[in-house]
Amino acid sequence: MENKLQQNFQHLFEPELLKEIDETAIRKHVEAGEIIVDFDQTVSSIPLVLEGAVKVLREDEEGEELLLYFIESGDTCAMTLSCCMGHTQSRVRAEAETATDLLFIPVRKMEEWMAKYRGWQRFILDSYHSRMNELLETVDTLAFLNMEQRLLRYLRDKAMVTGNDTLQVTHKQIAQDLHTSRVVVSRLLKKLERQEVVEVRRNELWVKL
DNA sequence: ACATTAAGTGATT
DNA sequence: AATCACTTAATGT
Repeated sequence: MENKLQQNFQHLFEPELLKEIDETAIRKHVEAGEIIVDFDQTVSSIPLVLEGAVKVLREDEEGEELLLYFIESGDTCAMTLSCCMGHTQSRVRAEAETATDLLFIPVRKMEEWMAKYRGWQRFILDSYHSRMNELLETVDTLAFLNMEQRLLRYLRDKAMVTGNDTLQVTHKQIAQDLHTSRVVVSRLLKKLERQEVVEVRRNELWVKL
């Protein structure tokens, strides 16, 4: 199991740091659909994704969701970072998209390593940077793309993180992630199918990458 | 056979 | 693009 740590982080972290992570981090395995961090939850440790994918989403007053982005292996959640450092609560929900292996790092260590290891410092900063960019991308998607383009982007994204171009998902679930109605999704999928970009079956669909 | 859930469609705003 | 109302199709019990 330690090789997953090596695989994902050995290029970024110095050997000393890897050893410390190995000694202090708490390992956890979650199945698809499990909630890792929820709204208003106080976060006292930083999750690192070793294997799998996590989806990060936001929720409105009525409990309707909106997908923000996916986190893949070798990454961390910027929201958690900002929560830990500012001692505030999470404003997003993180849910396992696939079966996922995680490492949890206590905040105390995280602060200590910030000063001690250049690799850690860069990792945190880079993570912030890429999360910020991804968030901007989703803002662009929301603001400038129509639903059809959003849908296609979503499907391809999902296929990427799951490493499978056949997705096991219902139209209703897609609608929830995109914060639209099921009817709209069904219609657009039909349209995309006519363009031979997707193939729809019950509870399942294939995307052309 | 019946109930439940997923998906398709026309009409309206 | 959203919502309503209704149909059809697939699945579970």
